[in-house]
Amino acid sequence: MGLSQSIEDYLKAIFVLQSEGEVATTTNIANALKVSSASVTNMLKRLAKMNLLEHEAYKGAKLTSTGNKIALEILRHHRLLELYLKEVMGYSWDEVHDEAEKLEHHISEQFEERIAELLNHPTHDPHGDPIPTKDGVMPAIARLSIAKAELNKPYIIGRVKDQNSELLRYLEKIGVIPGVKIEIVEKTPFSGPIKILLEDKETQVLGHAVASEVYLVDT
Amino acid sequence: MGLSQSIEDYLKAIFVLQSEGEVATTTNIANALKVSSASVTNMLKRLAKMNLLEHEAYKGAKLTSTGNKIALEILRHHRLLELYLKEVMGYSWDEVHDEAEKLEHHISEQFEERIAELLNHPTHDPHGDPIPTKDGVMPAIARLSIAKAELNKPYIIGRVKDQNSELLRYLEKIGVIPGVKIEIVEKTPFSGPIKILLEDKETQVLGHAVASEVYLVDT
DNA sequence: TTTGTATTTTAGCATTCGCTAAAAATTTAA
DNA sequence: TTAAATTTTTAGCGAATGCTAAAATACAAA
Repeated sequence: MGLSQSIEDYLKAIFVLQSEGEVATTTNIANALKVSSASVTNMLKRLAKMNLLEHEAYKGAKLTSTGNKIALEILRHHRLLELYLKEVMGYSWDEVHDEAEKLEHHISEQFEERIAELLNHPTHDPHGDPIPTKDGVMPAIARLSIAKAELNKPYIIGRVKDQNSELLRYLEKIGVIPGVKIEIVEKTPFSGPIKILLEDKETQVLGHAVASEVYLVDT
Repeated sequence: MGLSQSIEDYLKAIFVLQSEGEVATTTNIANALKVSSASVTNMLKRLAKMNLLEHEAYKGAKLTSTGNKIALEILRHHRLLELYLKEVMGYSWDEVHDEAEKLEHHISEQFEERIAELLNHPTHDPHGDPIPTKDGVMPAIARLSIAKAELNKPYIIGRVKDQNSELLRYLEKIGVIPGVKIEIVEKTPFSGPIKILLEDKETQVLGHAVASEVYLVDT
């Protein structure tokens, strides 16, 4: 009764696109999965037939509640695994994504429950991404990027994008880690660099691209 | 460069057959993998073409040294995982096999090394099966079954067959666990029951089928 | 040594999941 | 509003991996 890895990857990708406010078009999905758009069209048909999503030709896909539930389950696996790898197995936060990406499809319910227990039912992974609960409730996600945050207001770093190991290593080095207090000191126009002040640290200057991948929450 | 799960399963099955002294014939492999013999013939051709084994039609398969190495790697994954699941994650020994069976194909080198370290580079899994070393050396395996062991001689339980959860739960209940001292007190002819004496316990009577799945080593 | 049985292989087919190239539909822009 | 550009779908193909049924081979027994 298990779904293929491929199917799970599609559902997850579509979920993530939707939750970023984007429409899950053929091209979007193809880019996310690094697959041709023809392949996506094909798969969307199959998934629609399986009632995991609705697909109107040329209009993109929307997950059904079943599809949604499965996507959340995979995401839960992924994020629990990331945290487990970091906290229990001593991985660094730039290494956890790739390992979790493979394992998320192959652990049992029992394994999932076990690591959730060992980690004390955590709500967020090492990058600040929220971990859906067992019954499919997604905790709030930090959406306010540094680039868009207000000047001279106290925030806490809530989340950083987890895809790029290089970036993660850099952010860790300069102390940009979820949970840390932060204030935006200065912005420059035309998407220029942004000066920030971290707790107990001197100021740092971030490029706009970096600043767009770090998200804050109110204190 | 990764091999498919299917290929890894074939190599592992062939390795296990060979190490049990059996010839890896089409039928043997088909039974081990619960797959039709036609499918096996097919796969053997592919694997031969990949230089993972030699296959003479109608004569069975022999792993090449490359094939052997891969089989050992998978077996190492499997057995390390079994032990990890039991020791670190609190699985019972009848639960570990199935979970390990899936995960063995999907963990990275790093993961393998990490659990080996956390477990202090163990040599045997919870069922007493030897764990191949990283460079492909297989520790000795207990081959003397209770059914064939001598009377009134001190042994230690070295290994139990790990396939049958029912059996494992039963064995654990009566105290037949690797590491435990044991003596054969009485055998009955025609494959009848066997009376054993465990350390600190009263005697137990085992059916012949059970006695054939428990293996001993000298003290 | 022939014949019956068991094993193995061959042939042909199905599914999953990717691809490319061409056609169709949609969107954008002149 | 029509032409150009972009996106999506269709058509057809290919590898991996399974299957069944039929043919070939090997083994065992009479």
